[in-house]
This record gives sequence, structure tokens and C-alpha cells, in this order.
Amino acid sequence: MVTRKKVALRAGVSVSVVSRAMNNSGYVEAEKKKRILAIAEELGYYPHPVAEALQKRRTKQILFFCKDLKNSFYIDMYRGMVEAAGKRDYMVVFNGSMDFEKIRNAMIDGIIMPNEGITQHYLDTVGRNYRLPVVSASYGNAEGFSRAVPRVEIDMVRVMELAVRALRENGHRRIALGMPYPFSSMDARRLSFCSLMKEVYGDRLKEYYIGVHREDMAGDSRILSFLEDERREDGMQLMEEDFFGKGELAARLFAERRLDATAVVAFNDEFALGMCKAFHSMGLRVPEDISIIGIDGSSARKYMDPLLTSVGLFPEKQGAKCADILLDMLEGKKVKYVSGSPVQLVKGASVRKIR
Amino acid sequence: MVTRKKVALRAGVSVSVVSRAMNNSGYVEAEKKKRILAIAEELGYYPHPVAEALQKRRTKQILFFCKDLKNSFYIDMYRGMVEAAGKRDYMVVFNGSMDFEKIRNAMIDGIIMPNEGITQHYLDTVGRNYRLPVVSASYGNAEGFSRAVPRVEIDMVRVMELAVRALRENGHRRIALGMPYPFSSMDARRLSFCSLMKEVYGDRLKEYYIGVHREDMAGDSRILSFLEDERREDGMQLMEEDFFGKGELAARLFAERRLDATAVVAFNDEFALGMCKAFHSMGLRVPEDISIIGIDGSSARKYMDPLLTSVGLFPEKQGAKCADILLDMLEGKKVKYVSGSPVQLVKGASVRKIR
DNA sequence: TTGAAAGCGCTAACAT
DNA sequence: ATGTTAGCGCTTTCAA
Repeated sequence: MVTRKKVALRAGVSVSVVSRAMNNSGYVEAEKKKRILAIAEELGYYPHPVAEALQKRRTKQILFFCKDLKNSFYIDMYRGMVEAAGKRDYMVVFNGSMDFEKIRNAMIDGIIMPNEGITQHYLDTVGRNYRLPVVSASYGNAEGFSRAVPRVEIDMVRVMELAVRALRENGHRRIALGMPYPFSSMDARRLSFCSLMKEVYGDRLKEYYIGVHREDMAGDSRILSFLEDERREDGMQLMEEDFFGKGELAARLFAERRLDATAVVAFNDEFALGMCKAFHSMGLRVPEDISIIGIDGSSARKYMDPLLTSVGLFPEKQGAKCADILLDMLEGKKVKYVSGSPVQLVKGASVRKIR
Repeated sequence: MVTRKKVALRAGVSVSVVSRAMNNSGYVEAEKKKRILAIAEELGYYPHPVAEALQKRRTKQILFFCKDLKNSFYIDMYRGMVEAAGKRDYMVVFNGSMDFEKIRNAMIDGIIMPNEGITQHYLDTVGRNYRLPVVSASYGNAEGFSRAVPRVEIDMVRVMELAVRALRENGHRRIALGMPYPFSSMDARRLSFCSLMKEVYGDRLKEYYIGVHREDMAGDSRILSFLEDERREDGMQLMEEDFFGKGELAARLFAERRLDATAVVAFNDEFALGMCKAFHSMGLRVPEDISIIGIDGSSARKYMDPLLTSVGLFPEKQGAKCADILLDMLEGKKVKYVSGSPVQLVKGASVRKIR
């Protein structure tokens, strides 16, 4: 292996001069520097990243603590942070397990958490006696945690408003909400939906909430796999959720209830795609018979026929911002406690104009 | 920061005893060991991964040198390797750029390459004076490179045979091939298709090859984005390809040619989904009017209506095998020069039985 | 402007 | 069974 020592020996100087030459810091005679650089080049010298990391106490790596690589939303977030971090010469690693202990064995300078739940859990456990900078993605459910953890928030209240407004502008009054959780969940989407629709529905509000969860699925042959989905450990989502499958079920529930809704807002695009496919198999056409709007603005939108209208969440931007904020923290800059990430309606053809 | 030194001080022993206690290697009195471990626990001591990496010259990280995180095939490969590596206490990092130089600044013990093209390019450039163990995924185009690089190969000849056989067993005789490359490309799929079909088609073979590429797209408004797609640098694919979009175009080309084919084998599932959507918009039904079979067995299959029949390539397995082989190399075991990764027909509903 | 030396946190050969 | 010591490859005072 070619080390600084070898280069120094060859150049007839000491390692510290070589060091200074490489980092161009401190004094070193111009001529000498050129010669040293030339020799380094010739010898094929590259600084040893591990040694540098040990000395500088900077690994130039941050961790995205997320297991769910099946979920395209998180993949996009990851892509965003990889790109942002790359620009600042950082790598983003990914451990692929939900084992907090592993964090402590990883060569990282900071952590990005994919959502509030995991952040909170982390803070309550390992985080208590392990201080590494953390940034969290967030979706309006971050009441609990301290400002020690800056977050990049997507305003789900606003998202739901955009979805409902898009439908109302097209004449829809009766709107259902398809969700993978029971009504009791405190998901910001549900909350926002309720406050937007309560004056329309009054007491019947709950009927328009299509929640796919255990109780609704008794007797369904898929119940087992869903039970798996719902298994959590320490309040943390461990399994990847099959939103598409849940969407299909939601469509069935919707049909069974014989609602007068002309449109449905889906939990996310996967869920919407599942609903659409199931509607189709039941002979319901989208958007002629029922309009659908998704949430995410994912690239999977295009698989749907008609193209899915959705509220874009731009997870890449959110991921990029998380990375940038984390790196700012590492550089000692002070950062905002909460920053927002933009959302915007992404038009498709799955919403019909009525009346 | 809690170091071994502190633990040693507190326990009234020397660092090396602590070291031995932690790694349970070498001698250390049972009682003492227990006490040391207790103290470490109490102090919240964790070994410093960077220091260990420097000393042992093992970073416990391997690199997946792949930029294209938009492609679900590579994501699945990545998931497979993350899981396999995780079991052996390794992390898989991802740099997100195609900059070979960055490899040299990364804390890694080895590299997994996503395909032969990139491997070859790497060997021809940085690899020449930088020796890190490499394993490559491969698809039957690895003539060139030496056995210094073991590969995990998916037998695309076999894949095409499975696809064609599945169609023939359902009575299809006239089969087209939809590809995102010109006929001249040496893709193993094309080669295999040709050798399987030449006796059926004779001179007309080329007509049944639907190659979406520049020449075919003159006048198409999408030409610009495709030109982008086709831009390569140093023989290496830099842009993410829009297989779905190419599939849509392929369906149009197919219709224009008025072929008598009853079925089409698509380059991959994305391509197949694109074809299906376009067929649908032209009033052609799948599989009533035309059967489609994809390649990949990706989870995106489910978005299609009807569910896409495909040849499963199980990229997760391929990725896992790449990781295992690479780690075997790092452990000094000797490994096979080429190993295979299984493929298998994955049934759907996009192939109709005819006659 | 240069070089010697200490040290980042850990391991392992060697002496005790 | 334990401690001393010499590194791993690099940076950074500090003295020359």
C-alpha cells in the first residue's frame, strides 16, 4: 500500500510536509509541493479514508435509518439524500435492519430518520446515552420530541386540503377516504379529512372513512398476511405494508357500503392503484363511475389507466433537505427546528368533472 | 467519549485486558472479565468502529456500484445484498454517482458491480492500479473480463427459452420481441430469441424484432428525452432508461407493422407494462387480442391488468449471492469464477391459450 | 518553511 | 493471566 510515508521518503521530505502538500494547508515551498504531488500521482497514492476518519473524527458517512426499501416513497427519499450528500462529499449508508444497536457499530457522523415514530423510539432507547446528530422526516405527528431533533415536515393537513379542494373544484361533494388504518389512528390525513368534511357529513362522517384493518377483514383469506403486516414491535412498524393489497380491499369495502360518494382520496398512490384495479374488476370505471386521487405523486402513477391524479409529496426533496440539514449540523451551523417540504397537486386523468 | 482506556482505568487493569475481554480472545480471568464487561456496560462503552477498521484493515463495508436506484431491478438486488451482508455483519454502501474516483475515497473492503459493462469499464480504468476484490452481476455478456472478477450470472438464454416455451405451450407460434435497443445490439435476449425463432421466421426474423431506438422515433415528440436516454459516456449507461415509455412506443410500432404475431416477449416487466397500457389505449386487449410475457418477475407486475406473466429473475437472490461471494473472498476462501442465479416462470394472466 | 512527536482508539506480539 | 509496546495512516501542534 502506498502511504504518505512512502511518498515522503521518495520526495526526500517528512510526512508532515507531504500532508500539508496534499491538503494544501500550512506552509510548503511551491516547487516542493509540485514535486510531491507529482510523486504521489506517479506512485498512485490515495489518502486512506479510514485513517483520515479516525484522526478527524469524521467518517463522511451518514445513516438513513430505514428498512423499508420496498416502499418507493422511501427509495425516493433515499435518492434525494444520496444526491444532496454526494454534493457535499458524504455517503449515505443504509443498514437494512431495525436494530438500533447496529447504529453504534456503524461508521457514521449522523442519522436521518424516516418518520416520527422511529425517531421517538430511537430517542427513548439508544438515543438516551448516545449523542449523534439526528434529523427526522416528519408528517405532522411530531408533537412529542424535543428540538434537539430538527425535522423536515410534509404538511399532511395541507396535502389533504389540496386533495379535497381538487375534487371539490371538479364538483365532487361526497368524498370518501381510503386508509390502511382504523378510524382511531391519529394520522394527520384522517384528522384533516375529518375537519374538512364534518360540516358536510355531520354524524355520518365515519361512514365515509374506509379503514382497512383487522376487524374489517375477518374471513378474508388474506387475513394472515395482513396480521403479519400489522405486527409491530415496540410501537415500530417492522413489516413492509402492502398498500396495494389494502387498496384493493378498500375498494371492496367501499362497494359493499353502497356509499353515495363520487370520489375517494386514497392514503397513497399504491393504495389508489390497488383501489383502481379492484374497482375495475368489479366493473366500476375510473373516473366515469368514481374518481380517485392519490397522495405521493409517485412514478407508479403512470401504471394506472387512467393516469392517477395525486398530491405530489416530492420525497426526493424531503430527503435532500434532511441530508443538507444534517450536514449543516455537522458543520456546526445552527439549523431550523422545523422546515417544510413542498407539496403540489400533480394532475392526471383519474378525476372527472361532474355536474 | 468512552474508550477502552477509561474502562481499563476504572477496572484497574490495562487496555489489553479490556480488549481481550471485549473480543473474548486470549486469556483473561473469568471474574475479571465479568467485572470489565459490567463496567463497560455501565459506562455505556462501545468499541469505536473506525479505530477497529484502521487496525484490522477491515471496514465491514462493501460498495454496490450502481447509480440507477430508479430501476426496481437494482433496488431488489440491493435489498438482497443488504440482507446477506447484514447477516455477516457487513453494511452495503451506495455512492449514487458514477464517479470511479470516489471509490478510492470510500471506506470499503470490496465492490459489487451491477453488470458486465460497468465492470469492464472499471477494470480498464481505476481497477488497473487499485486492487480491491470485485464481484459482478452478469447477464451472459461477460466474454471479456478475467477470472479475477467472479460473477453471478443470470442465464438470459435460458430466460428467453422459458418465455418462448411458455408461449408455445399455449399455442403461440408467431412471437415478437420488444426491445429498447436496435437489432444490432448483442443483448443475450436478442441472440437467444433469434436462435429460437429463426427456423420459424427465416428471412422475416427481423420483422418480429421490435426495437425501440432513435431511428424508429423520428418525428416522435418524445425523441429528445430518448436521445438523452441513449447518451452514454465511455460505453457506460449514464441515464436511467424509461423502459415503460419505450414499451408504449414499442406497442405502437408493433401495431403499425401489422404483424401476425399473437404474442410478444418484452425486454422487461416495465417494458411490458408500457406495451400493455399502449395496447389498451389502442383498443387492443391483453390477452384476448395479444399475449404479453415480461422478464423480471418484478413486483410491478401486479399493477398490470391482467396480472403480467413473466420470467422471474429474482434479483434479490442474485444480489445476495454477489454479497456472499464477495465476503467469502474477503475471508480468503476461494470462490467459483462463475455462479448462476435461478430463473423461473412466474404465472400471471397475460398469456392466452390459443387454438 | 520544515520535521519530530504526540495522539486518534484499537489490536496483537511479546515479555513478564 | 496481565501489561508493555509498537504500530494502523493520518493530522497537527510545537520547536527548530
